[in-house]
Amino acid sequence: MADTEMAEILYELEVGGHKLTPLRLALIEIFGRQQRPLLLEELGKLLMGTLIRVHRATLYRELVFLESRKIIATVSLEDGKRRYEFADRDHHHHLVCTSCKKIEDVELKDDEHGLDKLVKTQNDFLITHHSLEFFGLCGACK
Amino acid sequence: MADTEMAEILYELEVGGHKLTPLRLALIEIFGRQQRPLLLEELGKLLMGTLIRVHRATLYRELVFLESRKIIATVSLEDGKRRYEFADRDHHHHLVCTSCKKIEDVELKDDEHGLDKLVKTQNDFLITHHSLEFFGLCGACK
DNA sequence: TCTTCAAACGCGACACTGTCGCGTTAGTAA
DNA sequence: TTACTAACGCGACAGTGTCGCGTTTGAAGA
Repeated sequence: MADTEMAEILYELEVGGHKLTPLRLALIEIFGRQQRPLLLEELGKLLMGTLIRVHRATLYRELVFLESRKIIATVSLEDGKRRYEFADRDHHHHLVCTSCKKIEDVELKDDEHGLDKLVKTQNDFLITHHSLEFFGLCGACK
Repeated sequence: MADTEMAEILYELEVGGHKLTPLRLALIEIFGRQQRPLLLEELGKLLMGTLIRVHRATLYRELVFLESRKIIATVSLEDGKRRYEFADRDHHHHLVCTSCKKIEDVELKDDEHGLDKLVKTQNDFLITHHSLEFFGLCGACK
């Protein structure tokens, strides 16, 4: 994450009357650095790397808060477990290795434009966004 | 679901030494009839329509069993809740209404062929399948 | 029809997850 | 330094999913 991006986020929080607490700063830093969706469990481990210890309820509340401010977004993959990732980024998709469970971000070639238009028109449906994940084997597991 | 399809499933179960219990038959019937992913909660309500009452653990075990036999598959949408749907069907995707939460199945136009090829090749990743969901507003909610 | 066997089941226990209310702490501005 | 309130810790709680174990029952054979 670029420093200016970080500064923007912090500025908006301050303007909104929100405190820059150690947990909040640490989470924004972690999400900015990790370019992949994180399980709550993984988040906990990364927090252990800092000196920050918080109650379960506090962490959940903070994630709900960060999501409400569009700083992070929730992602849902095939296993049904909720994951969180940094939100202020280009539209992208995920590659999930079915063997080692590693998740990478991936961008599509230009051809993606119009993906939403592929839907058969008989469905009287106004599409606003989509979610696309690819599953398979990563380089190490092939 | 076609009757022959149903007969095939039951035959394979018998050959595998598995019993055709009331719960199992009811679930296969329900999944065959409902052409959309079902929450555990919705499944419970549909079972109430039959005279079948089972313990929570039994239902979970049965779902795991049916999934292991590829009779049903789990689906995961944006809300992180696990859903189940009949598996023996053509490859398709979902339309999720963000307002009324209704979920429809949808097929793409021919252009879909090659979706897996859109992934930028620098990712040393062997793609086996993908999952694609569209979100927006259905006809009634627009 | 009766017997037999293992698949399937019910039940209770358990750990885990996510949320809530409430009293306390601490970041920020004055 | 003070005051305000966002954020926090804690305990309680309901919901979810799994496990072990003793019991029941579907299905095949006597």
